[in-house]
Amino acid sequence: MVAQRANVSRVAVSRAFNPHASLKPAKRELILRIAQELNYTPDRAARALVSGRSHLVGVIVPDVCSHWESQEIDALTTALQAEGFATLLFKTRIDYSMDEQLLAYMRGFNPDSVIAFVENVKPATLARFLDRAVPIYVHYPRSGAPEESQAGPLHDRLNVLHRTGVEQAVSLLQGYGVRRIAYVSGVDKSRANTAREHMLRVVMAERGLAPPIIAASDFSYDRAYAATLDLFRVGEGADAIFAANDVGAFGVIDALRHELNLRVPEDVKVVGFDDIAQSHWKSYNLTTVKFDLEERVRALVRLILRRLNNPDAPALEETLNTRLVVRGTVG
Amino acid sequence: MVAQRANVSRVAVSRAFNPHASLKPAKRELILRIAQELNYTPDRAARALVSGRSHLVGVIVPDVCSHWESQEIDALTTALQAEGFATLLFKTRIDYSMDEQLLAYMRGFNPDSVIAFVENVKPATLARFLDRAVPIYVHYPRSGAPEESQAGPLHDRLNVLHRTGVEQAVSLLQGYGVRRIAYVSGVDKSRANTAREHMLRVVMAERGLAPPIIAASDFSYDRAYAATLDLFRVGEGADAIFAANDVGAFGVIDALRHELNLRVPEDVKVVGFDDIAQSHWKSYNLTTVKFDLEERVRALVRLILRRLNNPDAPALEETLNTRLVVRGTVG
DNA sequence: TTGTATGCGTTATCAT
DNA sequence: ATGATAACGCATACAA
Repeated sequence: MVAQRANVSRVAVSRAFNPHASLKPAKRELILRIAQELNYTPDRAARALVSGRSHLVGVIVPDVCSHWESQEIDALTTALQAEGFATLLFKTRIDYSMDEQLLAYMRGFNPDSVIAFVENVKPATLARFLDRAVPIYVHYPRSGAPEESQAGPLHDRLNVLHRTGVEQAVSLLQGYGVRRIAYVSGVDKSRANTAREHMLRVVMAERGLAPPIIAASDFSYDRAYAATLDLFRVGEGADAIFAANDVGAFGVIDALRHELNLRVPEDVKVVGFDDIAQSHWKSYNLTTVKFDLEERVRALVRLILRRLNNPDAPALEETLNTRLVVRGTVG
Repeated sequence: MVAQRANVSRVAVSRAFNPHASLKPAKRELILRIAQELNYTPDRAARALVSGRSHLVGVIVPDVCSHWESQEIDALTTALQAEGFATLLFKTRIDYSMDEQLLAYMRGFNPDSVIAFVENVKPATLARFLDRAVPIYVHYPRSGAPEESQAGPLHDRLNVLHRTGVEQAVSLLQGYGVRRIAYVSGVDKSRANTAREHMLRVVMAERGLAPPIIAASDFSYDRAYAATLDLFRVGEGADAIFAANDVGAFGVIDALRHELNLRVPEDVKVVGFDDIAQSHWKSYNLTTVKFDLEERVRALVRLILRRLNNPDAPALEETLNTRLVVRGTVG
């Protein structure tokens, strides 16, 4: 800032960097040129102090290297960066809970918005720790259409509709004459897991199929692998297996092929959830219920920007659908 | 801050949150209790403005979902968080270059330190955009021992020694009578790639082996897959393949098994670099040159803290070694 | 130990 | 269109 004085006075510099401020074009150009020569950038901390906008978006995640999460963080960071925001990463414990200490810690950085890849934290808890920021919740409506918004602290919602993709998957399996379907679950109480299990149950019932056999797992490769062994060695086995996510499906496939000597898809068919980038790798080539990542990130960014442009708006919503991607593990 | 006035005066609150400030323990306790009740946290933006420390560590990465990167970011975030820092994520273009626009953008956030997962940016360029922050460079000494620090702008160094792991791998392969060894490369000019190729070349020469056949790739699954097909269909094939990273090795393995109908390890042996978490998955079960992630992150954090505690110190260094992890793709 | 005063770099308000 | 001044929330030097 001091450096600029060599040329003009002080607030002009501020205006030069704010496109909507009134300043003579020639002067603005001059200032920006000199700023570049001097490697000057406005200090965002100071700007945040007076404007109340940090241009920071907090992302809370239990495990950055989970495939889905890392891919979403990647796309999100790209999209946010294009809008002038930066991603602030926080790790919570692996058990999908959220401790208040972390929230207080994050609060100090004053994020403009917060996206939590964590499920069992109540809106009330989150709201208590966020002043201006309105949390975004991922919601899984049980029926086909979004439900009424309920009461409670203000929060925005991203609705993800599982029905379409699950219907397509069950229909496909049914076409192959599958009878016994198992579900290798995700983390027990997680919302994604319960939503997926519930939708599977509903769709199977509608189509006259017996309820799925539940094999408890936690979204990880290793536990899905072990759960599959149990299913066939201790339990009754299955003709087809839904895994709560793609990584779990990889564990299922490897257990079937490399430990149980069963063929996929001839002996057992496997369907995942997510459609992460690895799902097309030849060793798996997984048929899976796709959640479109790009679409999802765009929806999130829209929510953030709409909220920031209109802090007092009532609850905002965006809705996403799913669909089946057919590859080689069903057939 | 205003809220605290209900109880005591103003600066006492500031002191209460700075452990080394002098304040009567009882008063500090009282203030902290009330702060918690009122959900008060000191504003880091304001703190940064006066103290010159943002407690932000910038991480620049071309692709968050690369396996190694995501795992390193994960561990790094955990470690930094424990020290009171937060990870600020920036995405650069995928071509491993670094544009100055991004650097200027990042500079505005005033990170205390910057870790760049980007290779072809010169220290001089980086230094120009960082005021206080001293960049950390990952360096791959060509001999066994760290080299002399060269001149140029001040930067700290993390030395990674490839020799040990590569020697173990080549020795193992030689024991199996391997003759023709290929190297499926990483991104052409990247430092990690050239270091790995060079060390492989040196070690093989020392052991009387012909130079490796080079198959050009870019660290990705897909290009490694294609490069392997070329190697066997157009080129002369190989008895053993080094891939520049584990993900590339997965592509190599899948191409060999699923497209070329070759057995791994019976027909072709495969060795990767990194030892990412997926390398123990049964479909790959990869023998690989391990870079210990935890150790690496600890070294990085040490470098950051040492530099922050002593901003004017001369160039700092940490050194890491590698070793071979033997699994199922050599044997 | 504790309070008062000052300044960090920026934007907003009010003036010109 | 441009400049002066206050204010944002905090830490620090100094005084008490």
